[in-house]
Amino acid sequence: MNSFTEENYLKALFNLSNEKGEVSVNELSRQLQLKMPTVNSMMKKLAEKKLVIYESYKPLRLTEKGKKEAGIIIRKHRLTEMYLVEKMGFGWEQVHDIAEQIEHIKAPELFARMDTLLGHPTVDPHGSPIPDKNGKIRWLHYTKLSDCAEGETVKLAAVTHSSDEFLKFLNGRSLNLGVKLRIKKIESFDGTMEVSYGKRNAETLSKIVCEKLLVEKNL
Amino acid sequence: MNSFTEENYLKALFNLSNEKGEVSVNELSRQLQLKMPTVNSMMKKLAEKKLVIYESYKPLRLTEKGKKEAGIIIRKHRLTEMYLVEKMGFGWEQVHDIAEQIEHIKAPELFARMDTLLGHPTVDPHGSPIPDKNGKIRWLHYTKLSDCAEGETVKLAAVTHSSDEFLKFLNGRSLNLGVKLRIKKIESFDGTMEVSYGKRNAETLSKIVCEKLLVEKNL
DNA sequence: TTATTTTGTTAGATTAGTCTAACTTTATAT
DNA sequence: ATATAAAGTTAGACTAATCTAACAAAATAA
Ligand SMILES: [Mn+2]
Ligand SMILES: [Mn+2]
Ligand SMILES: [Mn+2]
Ligand SMILES: [Mn+2]
Repeated sequence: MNSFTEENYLKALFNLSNEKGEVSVNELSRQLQLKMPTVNSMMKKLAEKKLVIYESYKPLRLTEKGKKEAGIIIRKHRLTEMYLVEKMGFGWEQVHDIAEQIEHIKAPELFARMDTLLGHPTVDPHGSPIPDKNGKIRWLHYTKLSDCAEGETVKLAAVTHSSDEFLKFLNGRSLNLGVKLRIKKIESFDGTMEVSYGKRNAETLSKIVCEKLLVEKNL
Repeated sequence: MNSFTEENYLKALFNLSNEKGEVSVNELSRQLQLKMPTVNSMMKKLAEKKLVIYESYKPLRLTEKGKKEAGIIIRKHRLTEMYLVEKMGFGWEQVHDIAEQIEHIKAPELFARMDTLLGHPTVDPHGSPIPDKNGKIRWLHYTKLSDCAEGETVKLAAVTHSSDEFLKFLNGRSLNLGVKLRIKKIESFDGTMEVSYGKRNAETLSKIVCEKLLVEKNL
């Protein structure tokens, strides 16, 4: 059984690998807010446990076993977030920190029940895919809003950052998942977009925001 | 903030104090399955934190602060058990071990929501009282079934042990909380009771079992 | 009341997880 | 190509939580 601490390393490594491909000790230590030597020695330990492939001065990689275990933790995290939102009435901006703790609970039946009660959801409240029972993720084919063109109509499918402030910002302008956005105008010099959706006719979104919104195209 | 470990000490000390009055290092170490020196040094640490009153060779006592914090952990434990049974469909024999972990989650909103969704329950699925938000327990005036007399009719109100096996034993004979029991006969030499309830006309319960069942008298 | 057993304490070791300081390797800039 | 900077590693220290061994105090039995 892995410790709470080890699980957080696995999860961070899994997420970074998927975002950036190669993961360095440096990046991982930044992500986890730990010093490099701390991460270095944990990597050796996880390598002993056959969860990580560690070679001096080389990028870090998860083994298949490591990917599976990380996937299962992320599954627990995302099922929990979904459960908190759908069954307990929390807002999508409130659930990440709670899930961060509950993901470490050792009780497969608990997560199996969440899954059943939710009807086997495939995405969490932020639009991220929920890995299956073997930790395998089914990747989704979304596009950053910032990569779309003027005139396109797209559906908001996911957010890539789930900080409280960002999600509250989206709440404030009714930018919920599923909303259909029409891109009215893109300012070429700074990438700011003017979009219309629902009852809102002309919301302006900075490039920073648009880069964090993932949308579905061919509607 | 107290650690997971410290919380388990506080809870165990609280429970033992309520059962037995005085608590020795020895008892506490047995309860927690730790060696005496381990408990001894943790008691000194908790005394530093003003949670425990520790004097060499004297019985252990919780301070008011210690009682409050212990009460709040027990509240989280029992609310969780109730939530798992009432809202997630678990059996009363399945929830203790899960609650043992979830009680340490630092997220007051989570437990506040459980409380609301459950309609502010006052007892857990085993009939134990749920402490209020300040950790105060409202004690209930129950009697052990083994202390009742032949001919009495009583209502099963709580169980004092919540091991999986014991609760499955009760499930097996439909001995659920709320059931009205009529005591038909008590064997004077071994305290075995013959009781009738529901559709069952003559169940025999050993003294060991009867001592673990708490009942309400004046119906 | 003395001897024995039980309980409690102290001292010192161990493991997990973290840190800082010093050093080495690799990458980047001149 | 060399110098400098950044990233990675090693060594050693620290804290929390546990243990064992040895000793001390209190309780119990003879
Ligand atoms: Mn999350
Ligand atoms: Mn976590
Ligand atoms: Mn319980
Ligand atoms: Mn616990």
